[in-house]
Amino acid sequence: MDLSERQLQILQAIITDYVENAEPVGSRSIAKKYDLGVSPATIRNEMSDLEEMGYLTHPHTSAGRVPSDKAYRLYVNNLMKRKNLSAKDKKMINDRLSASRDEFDRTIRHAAELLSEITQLASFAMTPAANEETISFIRLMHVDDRTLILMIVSESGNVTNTTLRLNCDCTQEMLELLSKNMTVNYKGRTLDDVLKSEIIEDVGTDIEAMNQLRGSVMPSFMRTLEDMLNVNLYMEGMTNIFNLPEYSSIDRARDFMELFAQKDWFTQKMLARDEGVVVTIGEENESLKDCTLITATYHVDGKMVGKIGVIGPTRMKYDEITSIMEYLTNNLSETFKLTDGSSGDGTEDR
Amino acid sequence: MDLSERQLQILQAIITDYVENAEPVGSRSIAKKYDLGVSPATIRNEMSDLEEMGYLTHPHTSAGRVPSDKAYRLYVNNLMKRKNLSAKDKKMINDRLSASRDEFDRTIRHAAELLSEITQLASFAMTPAANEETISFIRLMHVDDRTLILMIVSESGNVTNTTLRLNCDCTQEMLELLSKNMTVNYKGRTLDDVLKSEIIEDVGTDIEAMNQLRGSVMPSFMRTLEDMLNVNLYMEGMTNIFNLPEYSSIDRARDFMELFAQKDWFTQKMLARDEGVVVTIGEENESLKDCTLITATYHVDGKMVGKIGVIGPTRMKYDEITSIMEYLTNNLSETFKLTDGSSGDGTEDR
DNA sequence: TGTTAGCACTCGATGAGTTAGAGTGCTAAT
DNA sequence: ATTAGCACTCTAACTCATCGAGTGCTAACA
Repeated sequence: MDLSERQLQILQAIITDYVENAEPVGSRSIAKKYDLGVSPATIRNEMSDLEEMGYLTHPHTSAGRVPSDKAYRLYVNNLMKRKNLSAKDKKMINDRLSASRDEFDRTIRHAAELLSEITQLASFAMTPAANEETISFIRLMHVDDRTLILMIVSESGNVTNTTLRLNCDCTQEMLELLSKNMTVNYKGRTLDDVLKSEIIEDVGTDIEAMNQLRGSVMPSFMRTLEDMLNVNLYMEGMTNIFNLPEYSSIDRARDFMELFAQKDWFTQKMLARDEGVVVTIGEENESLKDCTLITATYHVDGKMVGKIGVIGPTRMKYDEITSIMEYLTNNLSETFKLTDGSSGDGTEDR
Repeated sequence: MDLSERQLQILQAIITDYVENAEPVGSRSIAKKYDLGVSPATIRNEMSDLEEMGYLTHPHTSAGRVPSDKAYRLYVNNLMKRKNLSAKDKKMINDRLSASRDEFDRTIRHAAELLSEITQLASFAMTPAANEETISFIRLMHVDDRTLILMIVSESGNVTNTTLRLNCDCTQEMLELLSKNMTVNYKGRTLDDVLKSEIIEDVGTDIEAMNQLRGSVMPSFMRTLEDMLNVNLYMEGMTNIFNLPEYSSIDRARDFMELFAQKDWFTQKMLARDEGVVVTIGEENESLKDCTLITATYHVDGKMVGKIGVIGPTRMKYDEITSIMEYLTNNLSETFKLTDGSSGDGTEDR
């Protein structure tokens, strides 16, 4: 059943007012503040209908109305309009992101900081998942007879390394041989693919020492690949939520904070979300049943996908926040476009 | 002015009781629970004296007494006895630390987790400061004509790398030459030393291309050195404090959480603390005026110093917690002793 | 002189009772 | 269909009385 134009107007007014003031909205204040040309009594009737349809709730008989998750959903899908960012916010984003342009992780973290500063909510940013990254080469470097550095380089320029201590001696030549062998085996394959595959036994030689070396190196190799898959998660502004009336009770605040203490769990949840700006409201979330979670994605080299997000009560400025996140992710994607090497000091760290 | 034996007994009883129950302690309950052989009236008189001397305070006239910072300080310095860890805690520490033995950062993080689980307070762990680490060698690896990997290896086996994009071409030979040159210049010097020193201009050649390459690489080299100096800080169990009556008000809880949102600031503070088990109580802390902070240090290769710490209200079980931290840091130092390479799967990641 | 019993006094916590005000829901008039 | 009017509901805020834990003082006691 569709809502009438007037019902939509009233609903929008209630949402606007409630988002602003965090207090149940009465018919009288709607009639006064928003010029709908009808009396409070009429609004009351409409409110009653809206409540019956599940768009509003009632904390108790003699209180005003509060928008339900369903109302916010309707608002986000149909009612709200993109907001233009204030010049101040735009400037802040541009300045702060470009200041950290040449260091990847720092830029991501700054994005999260910005997001929480502007929205005054809790926010996070994640580096892209590397599952689809492909291996470029593997190198084992001789440090001393029992120590070597294992280095894995991906085709997008990601480098990870580990220092290994062996309990058998190894020579420079052995390491070079094994490097070559591993590179031949794994070059061009994705990390995911390699991790799932059987460990290749063939070293291309049957010299006992080589096999022993391989046996020592492979477990660390796999573990290092796993490390490369780990996305970094930066959370910022968690304490902002203390300023919101929704979290004025210790229990609510505790629940909120505890959720984000489980970083691994949270990361998995966020990785599973779709690309683009995604809004999940209240009950739509598995946990966080009284929070809204908004995520957006940015791209690196036009390909890999990282995420930023905002977490707050369902009562939030959906229009502003989604606009900010869109602007911010566009900006990030632009920053991380494959460069032609003509910017800054001539170097670009990753 | 020294305290009499009986005053010490009473003070100790009050501290024990207050630490346990978080409520002002009255003379009657002391007389009942702790067999001091004197009546409540006598205890009242002593309490009054202790208050005059600054060891106790009074929330209001008709409430019991609460230990002051000064009382806790006396307790920590003179009264408390080391506690033996429970077999359960010992087992937990041994099991959980050895499970992550071969990955340095993970072990550190697990130590923080353990500490917060056992103490039910907020805790942290920091990797060692690398200021005194010395450089072993520097290598520049050719990826393609405009991309290279910069790798810095310290003598203790720490490796850091950065991928650089150049805006001029470079050849394999050029990179090898520069690697050698840089290694000769910096080998054996500490990171601190190198960072403070002037950038060396002499590349050992006056070929223009080499100078240009050097100019591109050096800023990233310095930045990467700075990265190596950064200690990692892991914080765990921040939400534990919500369970304490001290933080049942939102404002207190907020203040607490906000302090730890400033990780950089916190890291600096912690780095400045002395080695060994250090307890700072209430006003003794610059910030955190109503918290107690206990830190302890562990050693890596018997040399570099990392820290773990516990943060909670001044009302905490000083005897248990210091004992746990002593045990835990000893265990960590043992774990990170220079190995003879005969453990585990024959490899050891760092 | 140190210790103790006794007692008046203080002060926060608790709970009951009251009131004010915001807001609804219904009815009847427009 | 809309609206004015009004009775009704419910919470928040306030007051007031009571309770009880605990002190501090005094006087008696060993």
